[in-house]
Amino acid sequence: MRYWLMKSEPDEFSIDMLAKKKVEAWNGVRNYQARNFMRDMKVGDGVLFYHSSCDVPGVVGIAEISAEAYPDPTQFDARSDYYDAASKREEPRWSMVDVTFKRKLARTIPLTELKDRDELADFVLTRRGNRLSVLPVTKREWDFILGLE
DNA sequence: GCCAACGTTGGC
DNA sequence: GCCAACGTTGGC
Repeated sequence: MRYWLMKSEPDEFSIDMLAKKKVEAWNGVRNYQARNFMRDMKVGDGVLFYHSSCDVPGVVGIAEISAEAYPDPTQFDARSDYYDAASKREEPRWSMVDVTFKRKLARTIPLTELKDRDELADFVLTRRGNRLSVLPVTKREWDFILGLE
């Protein structure tokens, strides 16, 4: 079992929306590195749900992978913001996974707090200049972050 | 709203 | 294959 962190802007899709919907198809990822991480995901993998571009960016909940990578249909939809004219149906360029709600954290664990911790010095999220929306988390980091709750 | 840090695009 | 220009992400 592996662990991941997935970012979402709460104005677009928040942890409360996931709590209500239970399952969300994680479409719209258009970054190769993030896509490749999604292709590595297995059913049951843990996900830290992260709110970005908001008042208090940080980890807000836990989810798990409930469907492994399959083609993201929005890449073929000319009316979608995520349309990619260069992607072929025989060889889809973009993938998505299904994410299922587990629980909301008792409090938001803010990015500022994660940055302060020596234990997270190598954490991909807090490395300089990182903009990945999907990224790996080690078990050590997972346990440590949830220990801050 | 600003801007640093990236990734992508396209001319050459 | 290089690299300048451009677009995007996301914290502040």
